[in-house]
Amino acid sequence: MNIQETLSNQVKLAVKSKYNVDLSTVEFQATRKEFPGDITAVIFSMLREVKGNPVQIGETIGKFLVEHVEYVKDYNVVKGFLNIEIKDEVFLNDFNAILKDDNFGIKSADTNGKAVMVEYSSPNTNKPLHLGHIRNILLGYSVSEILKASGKKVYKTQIINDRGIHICKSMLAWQRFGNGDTPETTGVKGDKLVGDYYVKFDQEYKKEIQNLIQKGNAEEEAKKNAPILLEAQDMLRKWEAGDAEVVSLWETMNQWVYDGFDETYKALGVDFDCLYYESQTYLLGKEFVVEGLITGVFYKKDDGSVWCDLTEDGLDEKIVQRADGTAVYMTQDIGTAIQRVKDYPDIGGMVYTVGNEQEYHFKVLFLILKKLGFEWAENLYHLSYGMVDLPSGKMKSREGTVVDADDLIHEMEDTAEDISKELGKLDGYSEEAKNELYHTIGLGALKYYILKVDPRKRILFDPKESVDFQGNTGPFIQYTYARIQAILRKANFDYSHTISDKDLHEKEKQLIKLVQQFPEVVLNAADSHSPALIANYTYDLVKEFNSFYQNVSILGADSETDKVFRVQLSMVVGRTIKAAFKLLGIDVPERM
RNA sequence: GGUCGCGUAGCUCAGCUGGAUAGAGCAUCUGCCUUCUAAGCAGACGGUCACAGGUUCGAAUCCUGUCGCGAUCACCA
Repeated sequence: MNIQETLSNQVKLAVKSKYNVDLSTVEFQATRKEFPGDITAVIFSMLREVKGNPVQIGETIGKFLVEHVEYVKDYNVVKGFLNIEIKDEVFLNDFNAILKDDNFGIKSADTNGKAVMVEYSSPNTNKPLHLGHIRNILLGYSVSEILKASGKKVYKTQIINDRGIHICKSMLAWQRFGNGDTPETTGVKGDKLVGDYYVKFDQEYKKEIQNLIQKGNAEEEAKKNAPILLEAQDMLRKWEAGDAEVVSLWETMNQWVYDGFDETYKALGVDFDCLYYESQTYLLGKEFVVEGLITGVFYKKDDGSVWCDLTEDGLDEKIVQRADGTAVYMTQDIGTAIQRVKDYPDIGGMVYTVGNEQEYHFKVLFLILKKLGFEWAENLYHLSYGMVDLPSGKMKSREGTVVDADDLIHEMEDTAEDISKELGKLDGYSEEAKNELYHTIGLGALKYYILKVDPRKRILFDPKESVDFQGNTGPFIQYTYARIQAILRKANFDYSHTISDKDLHEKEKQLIKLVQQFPEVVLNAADSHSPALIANYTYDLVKEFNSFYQNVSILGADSETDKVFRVQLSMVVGRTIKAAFKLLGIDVPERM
């Protein structure tokens, strides 16, 4: 039984014996810093059941607790708040248990339980990844790690949008203007090369439209009938028919893109357990349209198109198959979801990391899957996040206003290098080790910057004002970790024995309290699918540690007991920082 | 227009399952490196928590309305 439960029971006993009232619940909160005490019982909330003056009631309960609960040291009452002081030994005991647990706060996967599949990234194969993808990727990866730490088995996946008119546009432009260029011959990263031809297509398309308009066509007509567009559409038809030449080019160019993506994923330190390609899933789902028609979930209109009526659920009617029998996005997503559970039968739920512009789509998708009767459909979650906007507004790839993922990563590394050189603390590091460190710090800054914000909120990213390396930032937290490691390196004495009797310094107690919260923070973050909770917790912990570090001597402590305990405490804090940052996908350095 | 989300310090964000005097960082200003890494610490300055009502012992937090911003409401994905 933990402290709060014990106290809760004892408060109830006190109220029962002094006021003869059976209290239903007792509300606790952390005691505010300006008052002495560790945990506070809120008397106000009892007033409905216990009549009287809150201060008197608080006094009465406080007195009872000191007499009846061994580890209650003292109490004080402020207005309707009963602040309870807990003896140091309780914190020490708790700390010693944490010290022994190398994986404190991190649950191991429940192999018998249901797994959850997390989808993230899911790019189109016609252009490089940009800052918007970065938010998606970091969120999806981090939520996967957090879910794992909460005891779930997780499959990370993405669905790659590798087919359709967009990739045909790049292919066509390459055929016309590419002169046989490849990533090898040009030295251009594959996804960039393909992206360049996508832009080229658009330029050419616009020229042709202007041409047609000058010849007297209406703008709408011109947009529809530009020869290059018609040719791209023709290419798509050839692709769908399995035309060998088109398919071969498609495979080649997509491979260039995948090689490019892999480089970016590697730089970001993320990975996937399995991949799905639209070219393989876009036909899926149609058999369930048939099934849905039989069970009455769907109905057919006169023109042959199939619909799902969701008006009773407060939504609209939604098409699930075109009149010509082809699949729409929804059909495909239905099929893919079902296919995934076929592939991984232990899946009990899924998380889709997709921008908030698709909220309606997922609402509908989940509802349809429920109506089709899949039990796992009860556990589908759209991890919806806000867009990343620039000061100039939305990022538009065709207008060249995107912040390229690779460029951004390099800029972050360069900034980390500049600052490191300025501070000059890396004597004795090889060039290779230095570069690795710049990568760790640069990525730490970027990832923390993105993940500390509530996923729902949109992020305004100003490229001119670079991401901070001071204050509430990734590098600050990494720096604190490195400081702790320096202490551990210098602690050349045996600090393995248990300290069970010692007066705690206020800063020591605060740190223990924060460390104690870690497991709960992890579970909260998992429940709410929010890496931001982990980020903010880590920042609080680190801020408290730095205050401790700068105000209390660790290796120079007065007594042997304090010295040993403080090294142990530093070690546990360091371990917690590392574990928390792992959940955000951020590495920590030994030195910086 | 309907639906959903957001609106907290000059800027970027916490706090939102109701609790004490609304917290951090950046920016500005003051101190602190002959003692464990100053990417740090200690402090100052900075707020009609968009606005108006309501619920209650108590509201940034819950409810209603208004305003502002964004998303969405395709036989696109």
